[in-house]
Amino acid sequence: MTKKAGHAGVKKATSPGLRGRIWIDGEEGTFLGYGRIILLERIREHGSITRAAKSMEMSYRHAWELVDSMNRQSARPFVELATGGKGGGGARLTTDGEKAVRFFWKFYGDFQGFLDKEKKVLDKFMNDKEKT
Amino acid sequence: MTKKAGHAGVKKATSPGLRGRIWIDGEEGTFLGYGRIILLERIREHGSITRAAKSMEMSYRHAWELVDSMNRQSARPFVELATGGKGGGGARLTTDGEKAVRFFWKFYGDFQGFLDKEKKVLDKFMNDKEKT
DNA sequence: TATCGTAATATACCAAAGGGAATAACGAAA
DNA sequence: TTTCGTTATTCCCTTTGGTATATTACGATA
Repeated sequence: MTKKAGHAGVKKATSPGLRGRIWIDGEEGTFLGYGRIILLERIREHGSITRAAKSMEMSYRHAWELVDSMNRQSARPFVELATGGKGGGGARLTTDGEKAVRFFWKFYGDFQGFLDKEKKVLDKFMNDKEKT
Repeated sequence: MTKKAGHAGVKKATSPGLRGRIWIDGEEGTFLGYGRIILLERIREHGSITRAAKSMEMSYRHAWELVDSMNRQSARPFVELATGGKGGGGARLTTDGEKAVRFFWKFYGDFQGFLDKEKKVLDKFMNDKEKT
């Protein structure tokens, strides 16, 4: 049995390791998180929720709900939706959406740095314990 | 309807805020996390899994599983269990358990500091966005 | 006006996690 | 040897988050 990762991109380690998740809360709960950011990037890449969802093995329904949630919680939408028209419509990342993506990755990078730093403390702690 | 907090101690904020969870992974997945640490403290306080679980509105079954998981994943058990005997038995935090608790709170405190620091970056970002 | 692939929405279904309750096992002390 | 409250274990139920599927709405373009 292959153990399924609990959350997008978060894999299991072989031995004691520091893990964490970070996100930004809005009025309705989660506003921005790792999975949502990936989704935004896929939308930018594919131009539609349908294909973006497919590309990351997410159901369209779930993807649409995430996009809707982000659009509702941000002052201006992150994703511009078009229904009907050429190609049946589509989805486009707005400049606000772009900014959100960039901001989150900065945040995320800082967090990874934090974890790396703390990892050393953990290793030291584990050594001390062994010696007891 | 009152929205239930997603996880122990993690409350909802009124406006955009940074949130996160950290934990330590072991061979079987989660090894140490916020809820497990609270549980260890309650066990130290009450001397039994039963009363510890009750004190934090957790089912005995769940609490036992968490304790068992921690004991299996640590070189030496964090909780010493006694079945039968005076008072029917009980649970006692070992010195390794004590150390784990202290270590986690240090880790946790650092993380809170990290979030506070990043919060300022977020606020700045939000202002910039408004001005656009 | 007919077409096309998408957004938008509703319904049914599924699986995992956890809760609750019931019961057996246990062993020191009276 | 009986008692006692706990650990240990099992079974069933509910909840929950998500998938799968089906249907409707849409509107630029040919």
